[in-house]
Amino acid sequence: MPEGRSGQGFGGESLLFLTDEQLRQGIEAMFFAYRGFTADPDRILAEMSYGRAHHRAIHFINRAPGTTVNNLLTILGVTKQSLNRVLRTLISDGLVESRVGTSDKRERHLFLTDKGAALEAALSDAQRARMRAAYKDAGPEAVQGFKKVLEAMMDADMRRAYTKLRESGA
Amino acid sequence: MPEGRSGQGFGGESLLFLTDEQLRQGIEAMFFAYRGFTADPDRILAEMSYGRAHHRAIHFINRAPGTTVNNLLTILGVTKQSLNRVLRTLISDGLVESRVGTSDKRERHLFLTDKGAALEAALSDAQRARMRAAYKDAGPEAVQGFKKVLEAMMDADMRRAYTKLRESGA
DNA sequence: TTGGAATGTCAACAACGCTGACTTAAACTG
DNA sequence: CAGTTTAAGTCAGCGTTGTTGACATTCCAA
Repeated sequence: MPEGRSGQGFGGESLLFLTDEQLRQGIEAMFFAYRGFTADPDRILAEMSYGRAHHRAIHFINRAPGTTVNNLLTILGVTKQSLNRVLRTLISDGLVESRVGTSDKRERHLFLTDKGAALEAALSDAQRARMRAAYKDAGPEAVQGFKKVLEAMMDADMRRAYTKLRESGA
Repeated sequence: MPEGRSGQGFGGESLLFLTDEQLRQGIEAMFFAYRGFTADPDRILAEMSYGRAHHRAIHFINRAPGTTVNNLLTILGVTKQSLNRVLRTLISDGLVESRVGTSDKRERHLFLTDKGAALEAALSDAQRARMRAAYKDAGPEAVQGFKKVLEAMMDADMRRAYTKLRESGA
């Protein structure tokens, strides 16, 4: 119904898609989708009494191996105290290794151990499976739009971080 | 670059858009975008020592006035104890009214007071402004795709809840 | 009238944000 | 070289929001 309405030929497309009702639908879609987005990793994490914060740290360490604590802090958008609590458990559980910097010895460079990489893979597989199914359902064109809107929704500095990661990953 | 790659003429579109790299980008986009999505209401809420849980309760009570506690529980996906704590503060602060059901007196029907509706409007305005800007940036076709992917990402029961809300709202 | 459903409450706990204060070590700077 | 800044870590305390478990109340329905 909303799709049929806005794609027709009477020029209503650019007028109708910004109604409060359309925006509210987008807000609720984000809310419900994010629940699905985190549901599968959450189940895995719960078994080992880890939480989302651990997942995020593991994800971005895997993403940028050797990253410093300060880098990670910026990307995650939390305080060092909050991150430190998570990192401490990950290091003492043998999932993350912290190496003193070579050029600047104040810095600690973070790496996943084999054990850490294994958990990362498990979490990642679960989350990707859901993503893959959603992408498949929606189709390639929808995926383009999905990313475009999400990118536009980010704060400017997070968009920069996201773009930077994206470039380094391809 | 990722857009150019997948939209070309050599039939790679349906093969390439499901690479792990593409999926990972989607995952990170969700993470960063959700931060932006909640940032503006969070700022308002912080001023009055409320949190996201209060926002969510207010949103869905506004969305479906007279809803029961059990309904709200299902939609929000939390325990009654967790919701109750939030509802108690909202009721005692005079933002939400709880009326005993007429046909079934065990049920409580929830409504926003004028004061509650005012806060809802403030939060909603902030969140819609960001959504509107993102929609405008991305364009109507992208918005179609955005919603399509999000919907596919939800758990089945949440998709049902979402669709139901969507129908009642238009 | 008895069982079960809906609601609410109390207590305890955990995850994960936050602020503030402080230390250590290294690097930079005048 | 002395003083400042920076990176990281730590301790203490607090708030929100989620969880379980136990229990009381109210009321519908078989």
